[in-house]
Amino acid sequence: MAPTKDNPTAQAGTRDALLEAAAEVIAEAGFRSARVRDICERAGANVAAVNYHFGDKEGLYAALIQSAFDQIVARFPLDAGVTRSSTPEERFLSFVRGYLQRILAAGAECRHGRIIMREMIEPTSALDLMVERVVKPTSLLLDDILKQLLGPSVPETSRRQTGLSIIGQIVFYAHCRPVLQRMNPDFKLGQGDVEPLVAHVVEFSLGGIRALKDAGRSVKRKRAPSGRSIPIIRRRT
Amino acid sequence: MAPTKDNPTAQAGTRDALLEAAAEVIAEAGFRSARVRDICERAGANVAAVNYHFGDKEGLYAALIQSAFDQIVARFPLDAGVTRSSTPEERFLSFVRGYLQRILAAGAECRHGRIIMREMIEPTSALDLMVERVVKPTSLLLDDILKQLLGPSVPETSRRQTGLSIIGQIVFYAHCRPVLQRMNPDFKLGQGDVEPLVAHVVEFSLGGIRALKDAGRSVKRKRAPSGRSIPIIRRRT
DNA sequence: TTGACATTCAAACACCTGTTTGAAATATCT
DNA sequence: AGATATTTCAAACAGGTGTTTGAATGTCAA
Repeated sequence: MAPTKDNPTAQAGTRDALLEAAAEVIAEAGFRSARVRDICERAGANVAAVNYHFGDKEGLYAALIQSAFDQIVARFPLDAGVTRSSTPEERFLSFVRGYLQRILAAGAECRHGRIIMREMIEPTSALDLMVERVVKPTSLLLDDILKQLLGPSVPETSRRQTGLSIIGQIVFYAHCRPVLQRMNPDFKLGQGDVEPLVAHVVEFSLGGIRALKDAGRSVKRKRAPSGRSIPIIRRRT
Repeated sequence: MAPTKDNPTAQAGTRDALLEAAAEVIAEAGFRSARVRDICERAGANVAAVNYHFGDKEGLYAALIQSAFDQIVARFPLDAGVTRSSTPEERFLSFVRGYLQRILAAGAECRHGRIIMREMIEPTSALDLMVERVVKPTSLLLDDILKQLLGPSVPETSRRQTGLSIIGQIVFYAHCRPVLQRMNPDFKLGQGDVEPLVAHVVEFSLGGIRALKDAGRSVKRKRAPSGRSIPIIRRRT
């Protein structure tokens, strides 16, 4: 029984080669800009191979992104080293580290993460699947951590915005990589040494969280104790 | 004297219409995905109009992005309402507000901002110009504000990362708009009401800045006074 | 009016890119 | 080995897209 197009378990060398090549090319150029001919050439296969094994270009992408979701969740969990007795700060640190590793891992390991990041910016038909499988779970986990860190005095709206502030800090390094490297070429991005970045994002964000928490408490009382409130300037028209 | 292709001051109706239409289409789809036929149709011009007035598609984009740089700097300055006597917090607030307005302004006003944001992610030949004209000045201004806010005890590396954390929070709303709107469709983005977002980003970031400042001071002494330092968990391999 | 120039237009062109095709090569099973 | 199914391949196809072309139209000064 030779492998069929619906039987990925068979020993299909070119099929796997196509997936690998597609991961490289698409991570670099994005789905739309990626050329089928480039993928096939890098895989050492004929131009018709994609359509034979996956139906069409979109089918190849579907298979690729499917495995990207699975692999990234397994390879870089967002709760690594977290137990029942972990503090919320420890949970938060693990979250930030896992997320940054997904994006900035060295070499081939970050391909899936970068493909997913691209999907955020330039959505394709896989967006719905990604939201369900990656974005929503991540968002729920972060919100759960923030509930612990912020406490009950901070309203849900502020907590959500805090989540966006944290995600924004992280994904920035993925999305704006071209500009970042042009601004400071000596800045090491993607060498796998994410720990300094992790430390900064965690420290900065915990400071922001503390400010919101203090402000939330001060609302329940009468005045803010010493935490500075935001200054008011006349608003632009 | 009729207008020539090198004389933009002449009363070229179709030329301006092309620029306006290009701003709409490119802000929506990006330079690469934008189709010349769509632009010409929306401008009520012939397909050959782009090549006649601007040489080629890239020439049109160059003219467009040039005016985008000028207009956005003039329309949404990052130091609005700031004087010599302004506090660093006021300067910071003005910076965040201006930047968010560039991205999330209502209707046609945010087109230029979104084109520039796209350039960050999907660079074209205009990237160098953008870095010089927009990114570097913005970066320098923010760094100057952060110097005041953080004080001399915080090292330059931390200050730079802080700048990235702030920019990341802001541009996140521009880059991930598709996912954001899918996650919570009731979240109003781009209606021009940026003030709640401004308040959050400022409050959160000032909290993070305070944490870094306290940590920096604690380095100069012996121990941190009460500010929590980042927890240490065993690092992932 | 006439000539010179700028502008518009429909049509065609040239190139890129995903896809299909039908035959050849290879593998698998009886 | 022979039969059958699977896979590969060069070539062509089909649609889209930026661009060019050459004629037609409009504009303005001499």
